[in-house]
Amino acid sequence: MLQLNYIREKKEEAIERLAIKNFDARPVLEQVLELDNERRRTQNELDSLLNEANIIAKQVGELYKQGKRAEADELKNKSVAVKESSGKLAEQFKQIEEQQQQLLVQVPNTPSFKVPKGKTAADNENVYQEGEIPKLPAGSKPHWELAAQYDLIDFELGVKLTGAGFPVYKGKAARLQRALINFFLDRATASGYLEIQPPIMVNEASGYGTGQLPDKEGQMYHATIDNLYMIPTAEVPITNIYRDVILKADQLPVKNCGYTPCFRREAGSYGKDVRGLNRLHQFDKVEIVQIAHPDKSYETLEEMRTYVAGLMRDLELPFRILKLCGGDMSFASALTYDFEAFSAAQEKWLEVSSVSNFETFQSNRLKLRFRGADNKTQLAHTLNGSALALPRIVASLLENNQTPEGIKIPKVLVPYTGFSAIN
RNA sequence: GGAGAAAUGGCAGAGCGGUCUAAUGCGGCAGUCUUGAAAACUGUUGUGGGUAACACCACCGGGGGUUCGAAUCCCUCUUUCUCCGCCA
Repeated sequence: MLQLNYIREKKEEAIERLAIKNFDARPVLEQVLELDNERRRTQNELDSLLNEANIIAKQVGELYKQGKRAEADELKNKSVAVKESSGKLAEQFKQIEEQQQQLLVQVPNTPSFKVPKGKTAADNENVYQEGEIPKLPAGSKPHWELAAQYDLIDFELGVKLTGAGFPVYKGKAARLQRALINFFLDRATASGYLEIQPPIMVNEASGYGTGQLPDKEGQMYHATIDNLYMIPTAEVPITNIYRDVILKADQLPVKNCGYTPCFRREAGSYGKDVRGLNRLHQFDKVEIVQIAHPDKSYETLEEMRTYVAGLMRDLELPFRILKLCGGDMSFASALTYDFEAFSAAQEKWLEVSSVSNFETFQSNRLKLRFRGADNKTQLAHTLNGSALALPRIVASLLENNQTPEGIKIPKVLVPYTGFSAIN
């Protein structure tokens, strides 16, 4: 959620920035400001009524103590009248606040001025590419065929147990998953991230804190009996650790990481994009989260980008980094880099990581603050990134490393898998 | 799941209808003393809204109610503790 102060002080800048996301903010923001004036006017009026009521109540107490019952009763009547009007005003005030809140949550985060304009994924800016695009010999197979050939991943069995999009990993595939998770966690902790094992179901307040609720409710699995949500990413519980927290400046940056399964309903996506491991309802991911000082958050974003690039390099996967254009960015992000691995048999770039700076958009909702040099509290910046999401990494590894003798495992993973080939 | 007790400022803990703008202790910060530190002493120390700045307003787990007045009474939800039952 955008900060009111920011809208108040830099409305034109906000409008300009939101235009990068193709969002026409002027009508909404002007309405918000109008309501804001009304809110403050109402509050002033309400406060002075409450003040009056407080004073009367004290006087009544005094009079009773002095035994002046008649005078006290008279004052009581006056107080009832004051209370009646303050009650009405309080109701009005609440309505204004709610209305304002309702408008504010509809406004996406202001993108950084570094974000390229554009409408679709085609307008994303390719900022970096590394690794050779493999040319596979004729007869090479996509990962779902390899998965069947080596009895690695059973999609039909997942359908039997749960439904489409819940695959069963077996044998060396299960071991490969475990190896990747451990590799990613070891790397993250070596880079100073504190490993967290969070709950994978969260309550409503947490869903709201990171922005999944109220808007993207349909994307999460919802256990209605207990009103809990299956997390779509570890970002949700890990970032919410800091909900309603005031950090000390010297605690920044906070660096946390965690492995969790992730659950996404992905309602309405079908077709060949969802083939095999390309899009699942349940998948594994290691997430990195940072809470940074506002002056440092873009440095932090670059640090995270460099970190993720290192993982891709070590997995020997050809990859590219896209700076997402305004139209393709998420609602909450101010700047996002997507990492895509080239999956050689599908001859497709697959998104394997998304690294974003949310600036104060999440922390405003979370009330995540720190005490600055002036000893005043201010909102911190939050950032997160996948490091990495497993399924598409597995898809690319299987496809790119296939040989007539089997599938080669990248050197860096062998200590974790205990085998160097799947055959 | 059943029965009982409880939830107060960074922490501990008082407060049981009106000087609560919440006692006291610990911790934090600033100062005095000291070459420096410790100890001691003095002062200060919640969050948010509001204001040009003050004033002022709200907040004692969440929500609602009673009352002129609620941390204090009532209802409800959540959480924690104790006992019982079940159990990885």
